[in-house]
This record gives sequence, structure tokens and C-alpha cells, in this order.
Amino acid sequence: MIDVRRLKVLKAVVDTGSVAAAATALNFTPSAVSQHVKALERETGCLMLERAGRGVRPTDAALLLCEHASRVLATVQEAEEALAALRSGQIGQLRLAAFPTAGSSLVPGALAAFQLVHPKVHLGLTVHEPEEAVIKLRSGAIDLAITVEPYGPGSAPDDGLLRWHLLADPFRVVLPRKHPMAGRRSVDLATLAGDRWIRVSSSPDYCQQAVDDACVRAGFQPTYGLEADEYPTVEGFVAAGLGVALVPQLALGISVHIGVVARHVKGDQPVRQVWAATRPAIAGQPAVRAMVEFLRQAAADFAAESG
Amino acid sequence: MIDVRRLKVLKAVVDTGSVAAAATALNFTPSAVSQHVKALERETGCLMLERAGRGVRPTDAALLLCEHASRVLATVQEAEEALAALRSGQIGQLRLAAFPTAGSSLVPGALAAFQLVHPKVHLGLTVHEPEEAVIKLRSGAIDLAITVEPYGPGSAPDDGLLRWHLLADPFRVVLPRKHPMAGRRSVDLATLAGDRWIRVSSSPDYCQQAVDDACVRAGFQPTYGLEADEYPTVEGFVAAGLGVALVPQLALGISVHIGVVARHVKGDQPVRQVWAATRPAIAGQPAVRAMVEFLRQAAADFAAESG
DNA sequence: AATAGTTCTTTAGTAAGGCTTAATGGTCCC
DNA sequence: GGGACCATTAAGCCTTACTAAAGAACTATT
Repeated sequence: MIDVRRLKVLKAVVDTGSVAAAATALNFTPSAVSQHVKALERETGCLMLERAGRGVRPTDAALLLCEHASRVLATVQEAEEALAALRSGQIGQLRLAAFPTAGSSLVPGALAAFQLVHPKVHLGLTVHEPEEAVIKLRSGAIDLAITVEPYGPGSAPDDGLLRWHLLADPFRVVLPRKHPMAGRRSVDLATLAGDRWIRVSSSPDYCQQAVDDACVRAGFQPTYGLEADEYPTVEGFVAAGLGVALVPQLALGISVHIGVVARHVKGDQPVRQVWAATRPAIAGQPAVRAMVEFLRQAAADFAAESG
Repeated sequence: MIDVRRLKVLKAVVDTGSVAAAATALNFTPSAVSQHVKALERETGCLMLERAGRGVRPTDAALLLCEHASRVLATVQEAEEALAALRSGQIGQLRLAAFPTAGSSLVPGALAAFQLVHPKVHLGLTVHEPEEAVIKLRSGAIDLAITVEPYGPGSAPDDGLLRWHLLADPFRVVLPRKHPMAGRRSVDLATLAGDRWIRVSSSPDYCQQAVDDACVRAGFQPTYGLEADEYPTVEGFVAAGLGVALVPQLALGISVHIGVVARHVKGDQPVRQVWAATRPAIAGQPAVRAMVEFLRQAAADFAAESG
């Protein structure tokens, strides 16, 4: 296959009309240009330049090749421009996975803000539990995962993924509106030792663990009556007076079930940690960085609102 | 500018799905492929391959670049094909220059035959005297010159041009139809010593010289009365009884002026030599070789006809 | 007509790039 | 957990490609 670098040199010679001028244009010596052309002639078997007095005259073959060279070089340049656009995050795609409650509260705002700045990036959002999200992240099925993890900032594991801490999402005490403690601004968990508790089956183990730990710290082991698969269901159960629960602030969202109240926990706040994770390979991409930044912003906004 | 060789390697990786397979396809080692991709990443600042299990997965940037690479490589291939077509003489141009009398007799048949075989070659024919034709040949304004020269085959000068001998064009005695010698099949020039001779002003010096030499060999110095600028005019003058002349067979063409007869010269034939000349640079081109061959054929046919 | 000045080519030398071999670090599968 | 496979990295060697300098061909000038 014809060497495109040689085409470039030939084109310079034809365009400028002389070997010396081409050399100047290419920051070569005339010798280098001459050798390139000679090599092209050897490789193609076609004479490209004839001596014409002191200078050279391109042959038909050279002129022909030159026209094609223009097209080749233009195509290469198009590729460069497309790549530059991709680099600057103006195009491409970004596939996110968020855990259920983040997907419905934290993420949408970030996506909207991102899309304003990078309108050409195609966004995809799927909802996955953290374990699954991490697997898909590693396999390349998604590019950015929003997960909940048991560890807080400063203690991210070295598992080959890059993480940014987004939010310490505090658990709130969710009580029926008519519950004795519903009037307090914050509730001591110990006062709920005798209540029936509602467990969430879909949440990761350590989320349940965080709840248990908080209860243990308050001096009791919670007695679970019912199990709900989603936090909204939990709220429904609580509203129906079937028990109490600790629900992450994120899961409560902005609007809470009308039959329940959410109260801060008195003392040590049980929290779950929300992270953004990506592959190191794509961590440098502007689109990824931008999305992480928007997520941090959304998390900060959320934390401020729900203070 | 992006190195097209790297694009080719990247495309191989994306197409085959692995570094090892790409290496096999390219007759490289996996290491070489890997280094190429790494270099491309370094040069573009974009990650192209991510590790995915044992293998690699192309990034968005790689896929993008790959699409463009396909176009680039296709364009290069088009160039190669166009060049191959030019090489095989199927396209291109061929600019000929012929001296006046060749242009009207020897050349047209050759051009027609050539065009049948190489219909895509654009032919140009201009009429120039030999001196001018050689200059234009050197300057590249024409590609092939049909000239008359004073020397015969085996004694072509080494003036940087390549020549093929086409024809020894014999001078014929042109007499008025009513001239005393008009009845002979061949005429001894000595019998025309007393006639007035007609000179041709447009012909090269050595053509005139050939005539003079022949007369001198016959034992006399011709006395010139009139001068005509073209051979047809000479025939007109001869037909009008204003003198006799020696005219090359080629200039007489197939049909001769009705008022004159053309007779062979008895003894040593004065001749002018017809050559094809080209620049060595383009002498190897199939189109050139083919045209020369057709010219030789036309010359042979002409010689046979007018024997 | 001879010489100086251009322009391209050639040759030799050097620096850089690219390929191979060999070793390393992971990942998958048995 | 061991073995096979894949990709990467490092080191060495060879090819390539550039520069520099000399040479050849032509033009222009004196």
C-alpha cells in the first residue's frame, strides 16, 4: 500500500512546484524530499518527477496521485477533527448505572445539567444494584456507576476502579404520622426498641447492616416484622402502621408518603455512602469528568436541601 | 497529523477483535501491534483500547477512528487503482508533435490505431518543425515528437532524448506533366541540371542540403528560381511549369497534384530520416511504447505502399 | 565563452523509529 | 490453585529517514 507520508511529500512538491520549496514547507531538506519521491517512484514503479531545466516537472502519474492525495489527506484531517470533538466531550456516549433510589432522585438533575453542556453526548441510564453495576462497569457495559458502598471518603478500596465520593446519605427514621415520636424533630433510636421494624429486601446487605448497627449502638436488636422490596413500599407499610423503618434520605426523595413522617436520628447518624465509579481507562475523558462534577453538585445540592 | 499506518493497525485490532488476531493478520507480533496502538494513544491523547478480561475492548475513540480509517484506506486504494490504470496506459494523455508533412500522412493512421487500443488516453497533436518540436519535448510541452533529422538509423545523437527510427523518406523528382523526362520511371538528376529548381523555405536546412548534395553528386549546382513555403505550393509551381523540385515522398502523400508527376531518382536516393523522439523519463510508459510501435507500423506501411 | 549561482540528486553518516524476542502482569478455565 | 492465553513492557537489533556534503545539470551573468 502506498505510503501516505510519501503522498504528502509529493503533494508538497507538486503544490509548490519545486523540491526545494516543498522541503521548506515541510521543514525538510531538499535531499529528504528527493529521497521520498524517489522511494515513491520505486514503490509504485511510476516516474513522478522529471528534470526540467534546473527544476522538476511532475508527470501525469504525479498529478494523478496528487489529486488522490488531497482526498486522502482531507479524510485524515476529518478523522482528526472528529477525534478532537470526541476528546472535548462534544460527542460520544456515556452509559450510567445508578442504584434505584439514586436513579430517581440524584441522577436526573445531573443528567439534565450535563446534557445542557454536552448536548451531543448520548446518555444512557440503567438501574442496577451496586454489585451488578460494578460488574457491568468492569465489562464495559456501562461507563459510570453510581453506587452505595459501606465505606466513606478516604477509604475507597483498591479494586481497579476509580471512585469519587458523592454523598453521605443519612438514614432517617420513618414513622407513622400518628406515632408517639412523630412530633419530635429528631428521634432517639432507643425509643423505638419496642417497635416492629420493616426490612428492605432489595437493598445491599451492608445497608441493612448499617441499620442493625445503629440499633445496636442504641442498645437493642430490632425485631423485623415485614419485608418490603422497595423503599416506597416501606413507606406504605409504615403509613399503614405496620412498623417503623430507617430509610435513606435519598430514598425518601423530595416528597414523602403522606401517611408518614421522616425524622433525623438523634446522635450518631447511620449513613450509607454514595459513590461514583468508573474504569481508570475512561476516567480522563472530559465527558466522564463533567458528569462526575455534575453528580457531585447534585449531591451537594441534595445534602443542603435535606440538611 | 495522524499516522495512517497506525490507523491501519488500529482498524485491524477493532476488526479482528484482539491484538493477537490483528498481529496475525498484519504479519506482526502482538507486541508490535500493541506498541502501535500505544503510540496512537500517545499521539492523539485518546485511549483506544481498554483491557477487558484477557482481551481488549475498543473505546469510543477507537471505533470513531476506525470508521474514518476505513474511508482513508479506501481512498488510498482508489489512488493505487488509478495509478495502476495509468501505468497500464489505460488513461492519461499523450501530446504529439509532428512536422507538417508527417502530420498529414504518417501520423493520423497511427493515432487512429492507437486510439482503438487505448481509448482512454487523451491524444493531442500539434504541428511543429523539428527544431521547435525538440525544444517543446525537452520542456515537457509535448511527449512525443515526430521529426526529420539528417542522420539515419544507428547514428542517433546523444542529446538526452530517446529516438526510434521510423522511416527513410526518399525524395522524388517532381516534374511538370509535360516535362521531357516525365515519361521515365526514374530520372537521372543530371538530366535536370539545366532546369530551374524550386526551393522550399519552410523545410529544415539539412533537407535543402540533401537536395543540393544529390545534385552535386549528379554533377551540377541547381539554379533556384522560385521559393515556396510549403510542398503543396511547390507542386503548384511545378505544375505551372515554373521549375522542377525534389520533394519527399511523405510530402507527396497519396495523391499528387494533377499537373505534376513524381519520379524516383536514379542511382543514390536522396533521403530524409524520420524519427520519433521522447524524453527518457516517459519512454517506458506503455502509452508511449504503444504509440511508437503504431508509428513504426504506419511508416512501414507507407514505405511498402510508396516503394 | 567562461564562470558563478541554482536546483536537484547522490552518497555517507547518524539519529530515530519499529519490529522481534523475552519477560511480566492479569484473566479465564479446568 | 495451576496452567494456558492474552496483552503489555523492556531490551536489543535492524530498518528507515533525516541531515550534511559533494556532485551533476542547467541557467544566467559577466
